[in-house]
Amino acid sequence: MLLRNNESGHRRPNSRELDALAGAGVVCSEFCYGRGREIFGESERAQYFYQIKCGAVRTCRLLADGRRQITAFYLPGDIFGIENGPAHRFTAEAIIRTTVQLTKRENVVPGDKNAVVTNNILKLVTRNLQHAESHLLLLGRQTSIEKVAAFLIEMDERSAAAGVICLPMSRRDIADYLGLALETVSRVMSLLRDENVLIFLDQSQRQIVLRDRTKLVKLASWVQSRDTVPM
Amino acid sequence: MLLRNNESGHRRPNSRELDALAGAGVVCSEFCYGRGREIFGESERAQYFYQIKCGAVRTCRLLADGRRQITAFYLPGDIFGIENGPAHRFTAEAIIRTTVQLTKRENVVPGDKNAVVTNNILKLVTRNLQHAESHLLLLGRQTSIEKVAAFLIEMDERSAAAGVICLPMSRRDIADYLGLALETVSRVMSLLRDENVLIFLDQSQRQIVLRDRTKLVKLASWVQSRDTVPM
DNA sequence: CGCCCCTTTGAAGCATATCAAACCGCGTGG
DNA sequence: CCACGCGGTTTGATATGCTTCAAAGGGGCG
Repeated sequence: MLLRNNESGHRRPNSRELDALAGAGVVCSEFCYGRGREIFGESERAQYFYQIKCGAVRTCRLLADGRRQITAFYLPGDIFGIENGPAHRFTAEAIIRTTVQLTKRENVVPGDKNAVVTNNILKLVTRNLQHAESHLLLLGRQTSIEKVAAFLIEMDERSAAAGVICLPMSRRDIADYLGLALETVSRVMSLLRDENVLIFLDQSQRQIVLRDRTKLVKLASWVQSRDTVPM
Repeated sequence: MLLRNNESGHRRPNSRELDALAGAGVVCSEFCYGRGREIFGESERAQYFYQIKCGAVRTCRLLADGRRQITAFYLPGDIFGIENGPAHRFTAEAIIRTTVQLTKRENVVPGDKNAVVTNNILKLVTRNLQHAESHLLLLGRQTSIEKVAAFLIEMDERSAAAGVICLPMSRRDIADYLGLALETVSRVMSLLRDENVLIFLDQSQRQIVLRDRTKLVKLASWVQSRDTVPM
């Protein structure tokens, strides 16, 4: 439920949503990034807002020695790159071939004159904040199984195709999102498969069908309030 | 630099800051909470905004089995309890005897009519978000030494009394903030003492003087961008 | 075909958690 | 006054969950 502009669990990309954010007629252009390409870098000047038409994006921060923390994954329909300051605080990269719509930031400056815009930005920032807050609990206090389970539940809820989760990201991406080693992610996934919680559809293990959501929720130590707080 | 309303590193409590947030004359009243007292609970209706006059507050989330993640500490001058929704997403508790100023939430509703208020709330929410984002990297990818070092640097920067850090919170609180066991926090503190990075002033080990900030910063794997992003 | 990336799985190592004990200061009540 | 309990801290010993290192297999693509 991260940064989604509409409220329904399953949604389709909506090309008018950035318009809704800023008024009308501000969507500048579209752009396509190849797999692995950087969309913007940490501490770069924030020039645009982005909405994903198709593809998937990760935002992350790096430590000097290469350790990486992914803060969020963005899927079709999601808006990212919102900054209330001059510079981006993350690197954003296309996980797979990704098309985004761009909006010039100057067109969406929160300011006294345009309360609607400010309000919409506030909503998006609040949503980001809620997601980050939930993730704090996950990273700080949950076990590897709980982390992977929570990740799968999140992806399931965000999944456009009901019934099957198609993961665009690698095990390494998932690991860097959950604060685990990629091998640990793999092991937990295998364990969940062995426990009949899920099955893999394809050889690459990127397509998943959940067989037992109840069990998965239990494994996640799911807290009611996690991401379901109404705005 | 969390949720501080002015920009200077060292600041004094400013009784007019909640006024500044919402216009003038909206500060309702003062209230005092004893040590350990709950100020508001998770999922309670958010009725007030709070600014600390004196004392210290922690906000946290709990798992069913008692695991706890503290998301932030608030010190004199800091504003907390800002919600852009109807309910609080955390529990807030007084760490020590704490006096707060309250503002009725209805007086500070972000809305189309009052862009100034919305903008101020946006600033506060953004600051919370930045803090949470930095904490994600800390929790997900940093070692116990880096965590404690980063915590000490944060507290040093927020410390009103230059030169000495007075910790209002216990080792357990620190541990739940950093995603560690309390014993680990204690061990790292001792290690830092043995390495002449800091000394304790009192028997209770709650008053700390940093002897070697350079070394501490190195130990923290300090990233320039951590909390210093300008608004 | 051959290379590279991704994934899985096993074995070993390590950082941190857990369990335990001791000390200290403080407040309470006998 | 002292005894006592209690919460907080430190420190040591042990346990363990996760990481690291390593190897093997599959698939895609030039």
